[in-house]
Formats: sequence, structure tokens, C-alpha cells
Amino acid sequence: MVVPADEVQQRVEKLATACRQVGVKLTHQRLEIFREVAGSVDHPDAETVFRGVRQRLPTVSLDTVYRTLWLLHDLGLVQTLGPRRESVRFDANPRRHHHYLCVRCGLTRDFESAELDALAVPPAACEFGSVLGTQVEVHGLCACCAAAADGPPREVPPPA
Amino acid sequence: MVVPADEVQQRVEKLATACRQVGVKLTHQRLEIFREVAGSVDHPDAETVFRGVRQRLPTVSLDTVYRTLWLLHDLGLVQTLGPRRESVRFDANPRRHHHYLCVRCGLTRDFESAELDALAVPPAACEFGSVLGTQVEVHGLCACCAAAADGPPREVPPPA
DNA sequence: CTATTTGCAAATAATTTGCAGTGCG
DNA sequence: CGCACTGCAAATTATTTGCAAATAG
Repeated sequence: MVVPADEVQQRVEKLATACRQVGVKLTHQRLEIFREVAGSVDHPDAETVFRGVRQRLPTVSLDTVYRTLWLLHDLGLVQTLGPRRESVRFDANPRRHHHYLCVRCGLTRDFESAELDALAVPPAACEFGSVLGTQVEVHGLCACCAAAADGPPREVPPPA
Repeated sequence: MVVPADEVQQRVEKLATACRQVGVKLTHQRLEIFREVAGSVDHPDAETVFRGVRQRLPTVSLDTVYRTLWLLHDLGLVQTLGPRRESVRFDANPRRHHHYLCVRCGLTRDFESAELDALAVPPAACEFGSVLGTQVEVHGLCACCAAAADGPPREVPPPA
């Protein structure tokens, strides 16, 4: 929860509009589930959203979280983030952005960059089909993992 | 199988070297599983690799495929590709490359671009930790999906 | 030879679905 | 009031693990 309250509020309004537009009901559960994703800078997975929402809505079920997350995805209100190994993560940041990704712990953070937004798509990429957008993934070791610099998360047998 | 044979051969040699170096055995199964990934331009998932290898090695088991794929990953010989929705996919292209990704069917293809390789990482991204590399994802509709231009793969109830 | 690796089958984890009750519009 | 939505539990799918037999080096 580091996303400013007014930003969250704005995103929630978009949700309300979108729901009305396609005729799906804006239930308490949906609202809270969306709030959970919209208010988080880590891109949570279904399980994590579930744990968060449960604190305010102790009766939600995990499957409602799944159903809602995919519904929000279909409405175009959250993006999915291909994970590194684990399950899908969700991202409710509607602004154009890119991702920083820790190769060790999987931490994922958004950042913005006008230069990267303006990237020219090379012809080699256009061959495959139309281009709707581009996104840059920056890989690295996050500050946290750099500090705790022991073995990698997945081990290879030590060189004989 | 569109990767040229000599390229595959070269990748296999790297595998042999790496195995010797860390003292893991280069078994028939491992060789074939690697060949399957190294020889494919689609980034196959475990199940797909399994089906492919099974044709030449009818007795391999799916779990050996999983174990081997992760082993190859640990050895740094294959990358994993965060999927769109489905499971993890593997990529044995050792050259610096970027990805084209169809938003509809999930088709994923490599392409190379010296400009993109040279991308300047914006300071906003450096805040989170060290930078090891960057990769660009180009999203679009592949030629195939553009042709069959019916509804999106995941439907939203039609606007009332 | 001997430690590593494999295949099998069973365990676990993640996600989806069927259904009956509930409540919003 | 009816249809969309929810929670539950069971089904399905994906992935991992334990162990005895097979095999690379």
C-alpha cells in the first residue's frame, strides 16, 4: 500500500464506469479485490490478494478472488505479469510503465520512462504481426538481495 | 524446428562443456530434452517439450523433462519466459534477444536488435537495485490471429 | 564399481467448475 | 422478482517428490 489514496480512488472510479458500461455488478467483493490490487506496488498473485482482502472481508473465498481477477483482466483494468517461475501476478497501474525485476527473489516494481515509452520497434519485430505496444523489463539484483548475497535461490551442485 | 542444425550443434556443445564443468552426467534424456528446446523457435512449455522428446525417446517421463529443464536453467543454458496466463516456457537462445508476443494466442518469437540491446536504463529503474540486463517485449496481434479476427480469447459479457 | 539419474506412482499445489443459496437492481 | 454473484466443495491440471532399478563415467 504505497499507492497514494487519490490515485487508488481514481482507479476505482474507472472500475465503476467500466462495470456499468458492460453491465457487470460492482459488488463489495469486487470493489475490495480491485482496491487490493490497485493499492499495491508489488504485483500480487491471487493468493496474496486473497490474504489481503480477507482482512477486510473475512468471508471472501479464494475462488471469488480468482474469478474477479480474471474479470478485471477482461475488462482491461488489470494487466497480468508473466512471473518468473511462480504463478501469474496482477498489475492495476493504468499508466504506461515498465518493470524492474529481481532475478533472485522475483520482486517486481513499476517505473516510468518517457524515453522507453517512445522506443522505436525494429522491423525484425514487425514481421510477426501488428504492434500494439512495448514494455521493457529491466533485470537485476534488488537492493535487498544484494545485501543478503548468499547462494542463488535455485542451486546447481557445486562445481565438483 | 526452424533453428539451423549447426546452431543447434553449437548449443549442444555448450551443454556438454557445462555438464562436464559442474560434474553432471550428460545422459541421452538430457541431450534430447535440450535438443528439443534448442531446436525450437516457439518457446515450449514442459508438456510440449515432453511430447516432442517422446517421439524420439518413447520412454522418457514427464518428470524427467521437468527436472532436466530446471537443471538446464540452473546451468544457465535456458532462460525461462514468464508466460501470459499459462505455465512457464523455456528458451535456449543464448544470443542477446528480445521477444514478440501475441496478446491473443500467446505466440512468442525471438528477434534481435542492436538498438534495443544498447538501451539506456533510466535512473528510475536503477533505484531498485543493480542492473544486469534489459529485455524488450513487443506486444501485438500475430499475423495468424489478425486473420482469424473474431472475439478475444477470454470474453467479457457483451455490453448489456 | 558407485554415485547419479531415471521412471513410476503417489503427493502436493494451483486453478477451475458445478451447484444451491443470496442479494442487487 | 429474476438473474448475476457468491461461497463451498469437489474436480481438474500442473508440478514436485520418494524410492527402487538402471546406467554413465
